[in-house]
Amino acid sequence: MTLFRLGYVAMSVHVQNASPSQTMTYSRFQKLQDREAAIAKLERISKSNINNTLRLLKHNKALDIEFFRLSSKLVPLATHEDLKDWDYIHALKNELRELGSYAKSENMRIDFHPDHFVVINSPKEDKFKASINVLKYHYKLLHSMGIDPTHRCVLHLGGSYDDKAKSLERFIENWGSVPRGIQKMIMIENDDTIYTMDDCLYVCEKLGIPFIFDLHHHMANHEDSNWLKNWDRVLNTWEHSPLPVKMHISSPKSEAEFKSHADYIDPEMFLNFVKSVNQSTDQIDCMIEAKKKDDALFILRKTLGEQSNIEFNTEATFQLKD
DNA sequence: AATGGTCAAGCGGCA
DNA sequence: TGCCGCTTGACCATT
Repeated sequence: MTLFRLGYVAMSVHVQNASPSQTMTYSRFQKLQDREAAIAKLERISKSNINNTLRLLKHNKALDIEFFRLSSKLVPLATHEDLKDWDYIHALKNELRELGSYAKSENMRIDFHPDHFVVINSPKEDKFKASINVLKYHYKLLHSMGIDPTHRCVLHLGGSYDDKAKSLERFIENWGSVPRGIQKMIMIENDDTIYTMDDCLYVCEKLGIPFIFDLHHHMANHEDSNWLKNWDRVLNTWEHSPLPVKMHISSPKSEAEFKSHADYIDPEMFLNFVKSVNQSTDQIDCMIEAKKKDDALFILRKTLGEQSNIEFNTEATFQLKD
């Protein structure tokens, strides 16, 4: 029996005034005369972001949602080179600890997806170093939350730089320069333009990295549309992870804007997926990536709940009946 | 109060 | 070589 668990990304359309991504741009920061006051403001924004994230987790708890992606923008300018002297971890340690403790006490799976400016396979050393710097920020947040950082950060393989094969190999080369603690934190996901499921599996198997299969990206970018033949390989990349298999679910906005995320999830597409992988493993965590965030999760849950062959254990976990 | 422009990042396409 | 679009939510200035 396979248990399917639904989660969603970073913010809620139902909980008002709960942004976890409030920010201050560097140009704004620079314009403030009093640097100390500017940093104090950054700390106020960060605390608000962390507290809003805690509010979202409590909202999730009330709806039995135990799977959630945290915003990578919790601490504005944390990775900016002009703020290297800012000990934001010290300033935010109580808030971070409270957030992590709550997630742990409620058995919630939380993780990050740093945006595409983190490029491990960059041929430019400064870009690589900046990427490691951003990953260290994520590591410090997790550590300060008291969360085991293992397999908590989703990344793509990176750019093609006019030579995809060479750039794929460069990921493997550069991986050797990634600190071990950071390596353990990473999962790899297929993207919608360059690196396919096959490319990612090749790298993940070679380096022992869990692979996150994104079905929508696969439809937009593949060598062979038949992903199911690779499914055992996908599962195997999770063999040594303390966490269940994870994947991403989204639907195309339209035929013309195929790669953009739709507001909601196509239930038929999702159900077909579920049927295809049912019984293959104990649990699959499905991250719902839709414009309507948690509302897309609710609507999907409602539609699936009307199916006679689906049984919901909680509001956000279900299994397929025989 | 609603709007349109700006911000930040790295890559990729185009001239 | 260099400019612009991509993407995202937030925020700022203008109306």
